[in-house]
Amino acid sequence: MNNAEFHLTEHGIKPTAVRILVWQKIADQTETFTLSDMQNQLPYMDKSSIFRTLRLFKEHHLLHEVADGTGQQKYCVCRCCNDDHFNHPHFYCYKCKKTYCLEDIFVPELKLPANFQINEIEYIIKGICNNCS
Amino acid sequence: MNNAEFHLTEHGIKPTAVRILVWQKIADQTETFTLSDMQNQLPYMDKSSIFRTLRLFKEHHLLHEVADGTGQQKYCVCRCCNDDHFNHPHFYCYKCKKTYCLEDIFVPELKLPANFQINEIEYIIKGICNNCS
DNA sequence: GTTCTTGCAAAATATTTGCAAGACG
DNA sequence: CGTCTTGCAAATATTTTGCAAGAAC
Repeated sequence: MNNAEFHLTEHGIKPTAVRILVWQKIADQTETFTLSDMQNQLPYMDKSSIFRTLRLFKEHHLLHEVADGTGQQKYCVCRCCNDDHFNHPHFYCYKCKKTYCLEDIFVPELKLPANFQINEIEYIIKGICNNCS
Repeated sequence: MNNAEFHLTEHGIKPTAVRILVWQKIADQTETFTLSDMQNQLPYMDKSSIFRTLRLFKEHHLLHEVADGTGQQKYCVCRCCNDDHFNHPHFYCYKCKKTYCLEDIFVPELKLPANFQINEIEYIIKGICNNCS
């Protein structure tokens, strides 16, 4: 049993061929990615299979969804969600169009009026990244 | 010249019929809205006209775009952008599916590594709103 | 043999553009 | 006239589902 199989099993996902290959592609990503990124990287694999795999990963908290305003659904690998499902901030670069994970930085919280129940916070900074400036 | 005409003119937008009517629909909104919301509220108006109008408003900083992860582009009226274009936080409610503007609350900022140029910040809290809890 | 997984095709949803007619100045 | 605006139709982009064949157990 390789790393991918182990990781999937550990999270209650049966490690099928498709799932292992998808996970191997994304496990080390430090940027977010889209469904079509995955299609490009796994051209022999059907998009609906990839779609359903990403959905499954998300449901099992292996991935976060990131809405960065590009209109395409982005995903990023979750490495922080043992306790809660709060996410790290993201940085979207206008120039290279990539959305990076800022894994070492905490999302600052704020006080809401009573009776708001907070489940998730998304914090996205937009500008020019260090590579492009 | 009515309020809408004045506001548009003031922002360098020629106040045409379509633009005035769209602005009148959205000027007082405290929630975000989508293109199709507008289509529903202005059924006699063509969707591409509304689309181009919203795009124009956005370019002239009358609107913000809000990515709340629903897959649909949301917009909200800008009431804070005289100095910079930093946005207020938003609250997306899983139950009523609405995204509210938290206009009185400031987005907390955070320190980024050097060479990141910050232009915008989006802060979206997801959970159950005060009406639904 | 029953359930789960996958690929193919197609539907559903959303956004965006081309173009021509009309409005505006 | 020349430019801007609008509506209609259509293209594009993206996500999502139905279904049947095959794999897994």
